[in-house]
Amino acid sequence: MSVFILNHTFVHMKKKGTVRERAIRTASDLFYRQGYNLTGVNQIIAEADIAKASLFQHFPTKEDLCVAYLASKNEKWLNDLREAMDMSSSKNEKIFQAFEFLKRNAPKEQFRGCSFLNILSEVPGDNDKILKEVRRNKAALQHILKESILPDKQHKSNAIYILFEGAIIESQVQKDIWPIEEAQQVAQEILN
Amino acid sequence: MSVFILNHTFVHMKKKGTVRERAIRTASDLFYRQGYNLTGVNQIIAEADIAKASLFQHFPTKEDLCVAYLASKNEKWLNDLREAMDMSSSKNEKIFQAFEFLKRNAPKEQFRGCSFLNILSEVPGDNDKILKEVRRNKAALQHILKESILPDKQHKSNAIYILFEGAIIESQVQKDIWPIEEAQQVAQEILN
DNA sequence: TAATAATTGAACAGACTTGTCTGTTTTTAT
DNA sequence: ATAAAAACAGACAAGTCTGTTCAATTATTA
Repeated sequence: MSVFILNHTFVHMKKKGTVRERAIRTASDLFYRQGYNLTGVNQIIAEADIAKASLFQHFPTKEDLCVAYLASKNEKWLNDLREAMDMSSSKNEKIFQAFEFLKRNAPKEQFRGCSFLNILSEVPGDNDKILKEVRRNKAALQHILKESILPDKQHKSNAIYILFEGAIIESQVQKDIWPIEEAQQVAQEILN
Repeated sequence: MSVFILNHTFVHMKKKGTVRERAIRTASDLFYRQGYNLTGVNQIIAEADIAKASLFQHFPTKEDLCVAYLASKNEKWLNDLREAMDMSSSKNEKIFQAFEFLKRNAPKEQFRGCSFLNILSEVPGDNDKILKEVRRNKAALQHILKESILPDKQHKSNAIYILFEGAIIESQVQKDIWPIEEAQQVAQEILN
């Protein structure tokens, strides 16, 4: 436990979560904000308040920690997306809500774009473990979009998927939600 | 000049281009293949056959070299794209050819995606010099696409742009050209 | 040819990288 | 309470990173 001195009293801050959870939570934050290669394990253990030996006990390499980060982010992101889409009962409107989800999220995370695509650009192209995790997320996204499209328009599901991805990456470049709004509109036209 | 010994004879390999040109050419290759952060200046000077002092004479920091790399890539890429689109005289077909260009390029460069977007994911979000160079490329692309769209469909130009970007990033993820073909098809439908 | 400029190799600085190791302390389970 | 497991701090290894410095060499230009 970390000890702070406050009003001549020792205050012991209890740490929230297990070592493993704190490691992933801190790594998530830092990898996403600063990038994978620009975040050293020393910074991670300092901010997570973990001993270095403990970190490497749970994650033998930094890459293992990265995979865990992606897996955890995958779960959370997909859940949030599904939750947002479940606001609506109509299938077409679910797709609409998917883009609304992006519009809410992008500014909240300061237009840093997609965790998975960012990592993909940072690691060598032959890193199968990480590529696999990225693809797992994208395949799940494809599936979610597909099952929210009416049967007679199913063949358009990849088009919506590409619009979705284009919207994310361009909101990162432009640091604005207009690409998402544009993609959202096109998606509606395609589905009508 | 580097000296090789071949059949008991000294063979002087003349270096092609100025120090500056070689630096940018080599950095381009390595930054794109390995990523910016995973490419050290030592590797660059070794492969470009340049003294370290010479490199830092021309580019005071690695970041300056990166900006020069992006500027040079920008010029070349836009030229190639324009050339490909000029194959056709019909406006709608120019757009079609833009996607054909992507389909030819993506496998050639082993689905490594967009140089500019990759760099964007590697550097801190507040790096204005590099963000500016990325945006210069994307603004030029937007403009090229726009001027190849018939007057009555100009308002669709951003949609085409987002499809184009989505196609690039997804061909990188999927390591396949199907996202480009899909986007190409949607683009045609939008423009017809 | 003489003066100026560009390039070179190589050592060096100082900070940072991932990962290991040691011995101590704390937590958990029997 | 005792034994086993987990987490601890911190030094250490072995290397990488960007960038600087300097004297010697090569090219360019006047």
